[in-house]
Amino acid sequence: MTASSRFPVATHILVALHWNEGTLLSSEQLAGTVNTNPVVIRRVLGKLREAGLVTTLSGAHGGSQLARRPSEITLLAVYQAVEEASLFRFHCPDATCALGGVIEQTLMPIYAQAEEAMEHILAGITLEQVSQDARVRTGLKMET
Amino acid sequence: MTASSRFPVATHILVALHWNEGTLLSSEQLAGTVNTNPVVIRRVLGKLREAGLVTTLSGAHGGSQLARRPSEITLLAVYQAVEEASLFRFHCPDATCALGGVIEQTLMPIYAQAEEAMEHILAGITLEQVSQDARVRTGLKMET
DNA sequence: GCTACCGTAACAGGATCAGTTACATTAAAC
DNA sequence: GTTTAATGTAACTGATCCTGTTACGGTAGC
Repeated sequence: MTASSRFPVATHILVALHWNEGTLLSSEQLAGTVNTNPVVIRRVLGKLREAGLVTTLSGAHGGSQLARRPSEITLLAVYQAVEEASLFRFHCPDATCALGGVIEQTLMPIYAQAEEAMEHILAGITLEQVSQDARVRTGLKMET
Repeated sequence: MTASSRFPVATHILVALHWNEGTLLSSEQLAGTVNTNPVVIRRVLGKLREAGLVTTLSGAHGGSQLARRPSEITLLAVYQAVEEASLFRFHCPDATCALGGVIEQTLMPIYAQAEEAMEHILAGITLEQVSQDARVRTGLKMET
């Protein structure tokens, strides 16, 4: 099971935008803290924009900012914005076999239930909480 | 997020073994109902064997059978037997940046919690239940 | 010893992803 | 109006993972 790193990158971007509320961050600036290429950032920003989580201004001195309050953005919204595929996959059994003909229907609701449990956790965490937790951790780090 | 199909294949295999309790199924027979190559089956069987879920006899007329009672095999055990990687991945942020230095520690427990919620569902479902559900579905299918 | 299995290595093809370069477009600043 | 600094997007590469396949040595019943 190989996940992409889009979800953590997207979360990182959103926290960075929150920490710099009131200013526009360019994809180059974001690429700095995320430690990747500006194009990678723009690709993720594109998905976040489609999902209505950020807005972007083109042209010189453009950049992105949050489109909603951090308390109104759940990690589930972030997750669904950037990860399209389902958590589980199916194989293609022999439908003429008794078991092969029904195994998919048996597994489907189980997968849905497992996926929903995972998403329920993400739905209960807001960007504001993540942002606050990260801020606390930077403070702790300073003291050492 | 691209999952492998090993988990559904493994589940399919185990149900097939249960439905044929008392006999040994060869990788070729299993490949039939799963609709894939015997080598693919043997690879998955290898992981299930390492996890203590099946036993295999080599040589002529050999094959595999369940190593435990179906009521003692949870889907979580199956999942963990064949899917090694974690559900989520991390990126590699710029550690010299304030946010980049802490984002991973912030996200880690969240990911762990989400993953655990998913696994908790799988832990609550046994092979016996899956097997029974599939059997009921074949019966329903017969009637139509 | 033959036969029918197994385990495993090796390779090819496909998919996805991250990173990169390039280029046309856009809008503020001057 | 030109310059400038951003954007979005296409295209390509290299890496990784997965599935399918062939091949071959090992094993155990008959």
